[in-house]
Amino acid sequence: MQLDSFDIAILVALQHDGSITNAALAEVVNLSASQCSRRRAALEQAGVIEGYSARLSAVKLGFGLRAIIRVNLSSHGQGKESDFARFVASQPQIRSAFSVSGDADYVLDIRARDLEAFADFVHRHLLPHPQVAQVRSEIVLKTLKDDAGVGPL
Amino acid sequence: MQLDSFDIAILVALQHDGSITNAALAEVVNLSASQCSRRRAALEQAGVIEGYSARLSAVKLGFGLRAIIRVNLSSHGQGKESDFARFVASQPQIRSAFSVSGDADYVLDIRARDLEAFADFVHRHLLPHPQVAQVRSEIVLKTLKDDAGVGPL
DNA sequence: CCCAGTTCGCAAGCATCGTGCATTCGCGGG
DNA sequence: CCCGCGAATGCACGATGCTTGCGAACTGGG
Repeated sequence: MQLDSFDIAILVALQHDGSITNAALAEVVNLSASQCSRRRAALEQAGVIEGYSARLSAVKLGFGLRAIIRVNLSSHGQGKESDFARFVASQPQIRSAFSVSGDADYVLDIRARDLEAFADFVHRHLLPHPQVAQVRSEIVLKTLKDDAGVGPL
Repeated sequence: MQLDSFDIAILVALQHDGSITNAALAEVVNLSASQCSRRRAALEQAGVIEGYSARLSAVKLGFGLRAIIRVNLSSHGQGKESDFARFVASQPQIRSAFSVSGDADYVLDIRARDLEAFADFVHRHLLPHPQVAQVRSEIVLKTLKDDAGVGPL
């Protein structure tokens, strides 16, 4: 799918405010509301827009702590890694998980209520996992930026 | 604000699909549409729901590469760190940035078109920054999980 | 037992959405 | 230069979904 400048403007507006009305969108991008509606539908159909989400306040919901954890597995390169993937999927505290190249095997983005809950997670769930060999944590002190954005559109 | 199980259910549904209608929401949480509407409004008013965003496909928009970068600053603990914060804000390729405790000072979440664009960013923008002393990168090979979710609700 | 405060579902009025249709714009062939 | 075709656009209208007033139901305290 080929995107023109109107599409880009629509995407930028929508990723900033997903509940904007087509009429308001029309004013921003200088198009009629019906066209905005059609282009939105096309972008959703094409999979450029994967969906919409509510942004929830982590602090107000009692998740004050965030951490980035680098994990090294022991059974390196074995097919059993899907086991770790299942573990990741089963832990709701793991917000994101990436298999990475570098000196770590995985990078996890963790949420927890507080430092105690975080330590509990690491020592009671993560470290005891049979494949986990090493865990190195960085605890988030301050969030400078946390865009939902996808990149420099 | 005190949240009951209905509110939690609404939040879970909304963070999964922010464009769900109140009628559909009503079926999921076993409430009337009007109550869902009222509770949504209250949750937005209280700041529990910060807003809504469209989830865009990074791949379809040409941002195939993602990386986690740990950065160490040279002028450690000085007031001039706001300079680095301004740098972070000015770089659209930096999706998220956290000041962390651990052996690194900052952790960045980076998007780029490809490996070349990523290397260009690191060597032409990040490393030349006067305060940056050390940069260690982990390039994302595979995303196991990438919840917009805020934690185990 | 009664009353006040809160929460609930219903229904009506209203804003928003999305499709049909006629028009315009841009481009390539004659 | 003109014509014709297809894509894109704006308008209008029917349909859908939102929201607020209202009376009923529930709850806790006196």
